[in-house]
Amino acid sequence: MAAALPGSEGSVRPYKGVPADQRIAERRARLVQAGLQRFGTVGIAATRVDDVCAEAGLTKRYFYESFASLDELAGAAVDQAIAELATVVVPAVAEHGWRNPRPVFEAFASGLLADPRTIRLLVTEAQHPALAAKRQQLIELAVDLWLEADPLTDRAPENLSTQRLLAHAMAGAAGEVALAWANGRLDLTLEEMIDHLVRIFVRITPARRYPEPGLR
Amino acid sequence: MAAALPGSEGSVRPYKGVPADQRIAERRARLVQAGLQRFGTVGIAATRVDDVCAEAGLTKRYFYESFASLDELAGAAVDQAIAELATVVVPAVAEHGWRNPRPVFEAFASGLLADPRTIRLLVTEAQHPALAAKRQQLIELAVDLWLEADPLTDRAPENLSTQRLLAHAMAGAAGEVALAWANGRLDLTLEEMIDHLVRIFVRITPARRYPEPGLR
DNA sequence: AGAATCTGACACTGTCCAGTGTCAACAATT
DNA sequence: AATTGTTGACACTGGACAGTGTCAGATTCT
Repeated sequence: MAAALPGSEGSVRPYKGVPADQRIAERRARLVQAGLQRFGTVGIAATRVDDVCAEAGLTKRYFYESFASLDELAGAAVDQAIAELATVVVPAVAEHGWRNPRPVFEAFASGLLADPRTIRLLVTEAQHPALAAKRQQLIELAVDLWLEADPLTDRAPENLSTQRLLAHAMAGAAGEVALAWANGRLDLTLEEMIDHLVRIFVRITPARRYPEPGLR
Repeated sequence: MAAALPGSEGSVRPYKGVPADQRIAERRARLVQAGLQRFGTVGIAATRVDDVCAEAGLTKRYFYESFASLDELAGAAVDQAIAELATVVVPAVAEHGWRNPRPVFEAFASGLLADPRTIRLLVTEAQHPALAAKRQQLIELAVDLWLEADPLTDRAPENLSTQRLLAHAMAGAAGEVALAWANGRLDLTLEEMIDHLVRIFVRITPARRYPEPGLR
């Protein structure tokens, strides 16, 4: 009855009380966490498989149990970071829309700016060739979030190209500011930074969506 | 009289009519050019010493004649790109100041946007660990250019932190937009893009510096 | 012409590291 | 208690590539 050979990927039995799939999932989670740590500090290029394993307190065997390569782990780490960010930002947009962008940027800040490692992962490291697609996906998510939400707004989208350009501009601005902040090159509190990002957003965004008066 | 040993770095004699230092300089220039080509397309991480040499039509020997490592070549390539950009942008700022930003952005566009490889080199690849300092230097150059020029402007710089944040935001926006454009994700002409960047700049920038009327 | 140097092609060595295999101790199942 | 799956430590192999060395042919100088 097909005894599991040494090499075969069979993990079936409970061990120390925990069922197999849960053990695997836990190990995978630890690796992703370790990846976030290394990628977000020394960067992907300077990270070795053994580094991640040491960080996670596991051995290579379990690395290859869940991932085929470092790039794949990096992808998983980015996916997780994006998912977490979306978890807080999407509801904020749904609830407040873009007429009142401050809560949205507060959500953005709590999800991203709170952890410098995440910032570096999503802004800097996501430029890594194997992750370019995910970076793109993140920006497209921002575009969609902006364009699709709040469809009853009195905005005439001029043309779509312009909207897309503005989304890229805003994403680039927010990313670069966040990065500079994470690297300690901006002497501002988180609150001040949010204020500035909101203001930038309001100013960049096509004018007539906002009554204009309140803006300084 | 100290005959040059095989390994010694002596190059003194003319060859094919060209003096030694000029030959060296030419080879170096070809390597930098080859570096720009590779770094700007496949990226630094995916580039090998032999790749650059093949691209330049030289052999390793001459690579190590001018550079100690790939990172050093990358640094030289970035330096050159920054220098070329500064060559066109700085005079434009000096001549027109920031009250009339369009010529400045046109200069920026002709120096950077004209070549997708340069965009990728300065926006994406400059995130490479060994190049982070130069990337920072580029942004600081933008900050200085903005703050120091046109000192008689009627602007009260609120506080310096804010100015720096805005400079980062503008740099990030311009970089991201340029990158998206270089990768064919923005369906706009160069002119249209310049228009948008100018408008973004004007809107981001503290309000009272611009009379406001002409804007849309 | 003969000596010295420059050039390009390519061989060679050493290092780093991904990916796989081995083994002994341990835990669950029968 | 015996068997089988599980774990961690570590050895092992092979490939890629940086950096250096060798050599033959071409060019310049005396």
